[in-house]
Amino acid sequence: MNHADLMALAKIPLFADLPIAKLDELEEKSFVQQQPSEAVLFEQGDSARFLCVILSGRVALVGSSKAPAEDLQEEHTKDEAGCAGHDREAIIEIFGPNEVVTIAAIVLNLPYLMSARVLEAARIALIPADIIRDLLQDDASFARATTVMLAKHWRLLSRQLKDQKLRSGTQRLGTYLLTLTEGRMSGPADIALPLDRRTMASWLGMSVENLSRSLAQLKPIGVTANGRAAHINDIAQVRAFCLEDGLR
Amino acid sequence: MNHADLMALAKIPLFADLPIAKLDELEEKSFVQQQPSEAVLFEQGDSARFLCVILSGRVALVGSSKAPAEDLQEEHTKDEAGCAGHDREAIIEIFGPNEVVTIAAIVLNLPYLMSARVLEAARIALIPADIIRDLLQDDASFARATTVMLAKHWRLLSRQLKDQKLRSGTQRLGTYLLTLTEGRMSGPADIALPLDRRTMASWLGMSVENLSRSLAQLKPIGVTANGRAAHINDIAQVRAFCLEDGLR
DNA sequence: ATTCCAACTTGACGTATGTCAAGATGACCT
DNA sequence: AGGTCATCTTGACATACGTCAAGTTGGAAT
Repeated sequence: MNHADLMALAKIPLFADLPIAKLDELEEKSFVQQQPSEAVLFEQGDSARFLCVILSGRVALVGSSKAPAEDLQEEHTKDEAGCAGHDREAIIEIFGPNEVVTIAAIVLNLPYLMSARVLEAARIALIPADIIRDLLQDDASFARATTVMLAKHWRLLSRQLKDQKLRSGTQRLGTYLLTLTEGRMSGPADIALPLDRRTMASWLGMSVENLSRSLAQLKPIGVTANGRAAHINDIAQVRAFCLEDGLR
Repeated sequence: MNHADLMALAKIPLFADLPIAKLDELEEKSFVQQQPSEAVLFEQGDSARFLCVILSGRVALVGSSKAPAEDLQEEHTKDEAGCAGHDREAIIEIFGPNEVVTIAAIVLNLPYLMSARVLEAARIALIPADIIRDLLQDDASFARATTVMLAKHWRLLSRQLKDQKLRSGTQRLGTYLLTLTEGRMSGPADIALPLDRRTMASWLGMSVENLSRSLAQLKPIGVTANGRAAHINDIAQVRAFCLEDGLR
């Protein structure tokens, strides 16, 4: 890993308090990959050999429901050119710059529970799992930072789980749009959607078609979307719809 | 907290490596509550003042969809005698003996994201949040144990989220029954259901009525249930139905 | 045992969502 | 420009699921 990348790493809270010696070890033993969109970083069941730190781009953790490809009929031969077929899949979490993937698998030394796919071309630092496990053992401040990070993720996931269990797809969509407005409580907003429809649908736990329909359903409360541009007339109105209880 | 309870605490991985001095501090500053079924330990939005360690019984983290009470109309006055009305609610996680609730809120020093309700009369040790935060700061081994615990919970939640996003209610029910068979892969099983229908339904993310119907749907593959007793004719058959993707 | 009540089940029906199929839109290529 | 292709949208239909209402069961109190 080159020095510029190391400096970027060192700015992430997880690594901020590391002593020089440890940083040197990171610089020596880690490396950086450039991955194009759609690349698969690892698959469900792989053993956790690296901590992935996203330097730029976006990566999703993806769980899929279909059986693995090997026991499908060979008749179709439709799998040319990576046309991955149409298994349903669910995006569990999305990671952006300065975030860390796979920490749980590395801490527990267990195989990955989910696959990781690149959503936007990404530069990713790969740090050998052993180094991370040593850090956890030797460096109290690193262990503390990891705890804080995992606690945040626990809250993210439990919030998502709650949404999934008791809100409608349309409400989840609205809530998602609200997260893209960076916390304003009222007034209009122009939103640049960072994901395409397929990805958004996986993230929200619905089909692409239903996502389109949900988008249409939000029109009456002042939400319009066109491709990757969306507009909200009055954030307060959307909040009232999404954060309230199961109407309609 | 009395000495016997402290000894029970000390057997939990989280506290196993604590030095005597810290244990003494725990004994002095913590206390134990006996809570009946249905008791509410804390509510969504409360600030996190104690770590709750379950000594016996069971506790659920519950998210509800209704807006918080303060902005409801006062007309109904239906809230007499704790008749909680019929808001839908979702159980996010269920904790049993030797498990710890609220660790994330305490680590982050943020208000609870969810309420906690007792499912089975429980003895609960309450440890002041300050002590836990001090331990995280001073005791590397405690920080490490916390990390391991949170990592496990991350995996539990992400698995649940995946189930919720891409499996049917009936499949989730089957999967739940399988977890109660303690990992056998085939053969028959008699199961004692630890939860009533309402709680099971919240846990599985469906209505009580649908739970009954899902149970009926499992009959053709050899699952029968009567009250809190269930029986599976052949575990392998249920696995085939629920785990189309082979994980778990 | 009889009564009563809460928990559970079942039925009927409407809404939400997935699926298949057919358009519409828009970007990119020649 | 025109064509080609992927993405997005819309429609039609089937299924999953929630809700209301009625019935059933089982256990506790009398």
